[in-house]
Amino acid sequence: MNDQELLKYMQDNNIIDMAYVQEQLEMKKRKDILNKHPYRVWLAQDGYWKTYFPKADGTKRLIKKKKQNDLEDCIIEFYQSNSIDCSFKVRFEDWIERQQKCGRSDNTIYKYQCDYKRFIKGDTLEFMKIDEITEIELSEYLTRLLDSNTVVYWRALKDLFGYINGVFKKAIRDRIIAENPCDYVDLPLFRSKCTPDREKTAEERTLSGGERKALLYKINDSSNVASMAVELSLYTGMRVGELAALKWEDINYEHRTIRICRSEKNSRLKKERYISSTKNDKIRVIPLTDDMARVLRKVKEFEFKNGWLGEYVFQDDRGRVYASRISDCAVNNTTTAEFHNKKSIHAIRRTLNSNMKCAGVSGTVAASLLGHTEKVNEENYTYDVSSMEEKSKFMECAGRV
DNA sequence: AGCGTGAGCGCGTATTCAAA
DNA sequence: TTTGAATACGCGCTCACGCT
Repeated sequence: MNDQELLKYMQDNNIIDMAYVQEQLEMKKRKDILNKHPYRVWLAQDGYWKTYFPKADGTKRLIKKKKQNDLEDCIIEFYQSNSIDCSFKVRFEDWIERQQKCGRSDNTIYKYQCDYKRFIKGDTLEFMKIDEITEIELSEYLTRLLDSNTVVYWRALKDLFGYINGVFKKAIRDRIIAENPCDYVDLPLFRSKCTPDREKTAEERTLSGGERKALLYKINDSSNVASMAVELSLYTGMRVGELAALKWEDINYEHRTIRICRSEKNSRLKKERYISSTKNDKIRVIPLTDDMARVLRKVKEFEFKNGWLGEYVFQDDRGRVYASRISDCAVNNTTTAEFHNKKSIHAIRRTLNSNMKCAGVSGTVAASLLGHTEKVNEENYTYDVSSMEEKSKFMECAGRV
């Protein structure tokens, strides 16, 4: 017979007084809490009983009471109310911590924090107890958010709701609540209240033939390593992070190939750049065309002349050229009147793919050269880049058949 | 020009749903 | 039950922009 069974037996047979047992248990619990309290309890010169309470920021706060018992009550109260903080804010932080332990990257954690700051911070939801938040409170919160001046795209709202859902799911796992109020919120109902999406046109997202030519002219004019990286992007359609991480050993002159297997990452939490795998962890090999070889030769000669040659393809007096510099270089060279709008490295990537598709290259081949799935290639990278002359030719042909 | 930071959205994977 | 398309999901990369 174990302790509990013994207790029940004694209780059932009126051998012991349950009220007394309860009291003893309370006393024991109280003693345990007081024992765990890390600070000394003392009677000070001024006649007050004193101790410290730990604060969230690591410092301590002095507490004093006339009577020792009152101070002890205070300590008990402090730990009982602080044992599980059920405010939405703390539950959210707890969820973030769990996500981090699960292996979410620094930048994802950073995004959680950003989105919290943008959409939740300052709202009454923050300090509501999680077990008091029902679908009604959640809906009211969403209404407040969407009625405020904050820009909230439907996409961002869905992301945010995903996090909130995660917070409640974890609270259920932690046995703090039994039901998930998110299950009863009709999110699509809020779509109409979101900031309307702004459609971007093909002209904005890609470079026309004229723009491409103008860019090439400009970057050939300025002799710096970053602009050479931009030129290479025009031929390879590489991601900016991949350009910044490219090493000379990745270029195979014998087989005329470039092996793209690295990418620059930038940890927002640690505030550091590092080289790691490509975006989707896949290695791809693309052909080394004459244009690419020419740029690479130019880079090598230029760096050699200046004594900058190193393991990375794009290096100068400060070492490896960061992705942000390459990215800026593309933007800064597309600000003049010849350009419909500023163009990014990714716009160049889209252009290369669209050009390939327009020239009749199959989606499978284009996707493999750009390093993503066919679906993504079709949805995000295929624009109508044909000129009016070409269109006219197509229509003429079709009209005659 | 170069860097830091807020935010948009690319992109792979999981889930749902309908048709066979 | 299988298959394949559509949709949901959410991580994390790149863009936009402001500051120095």
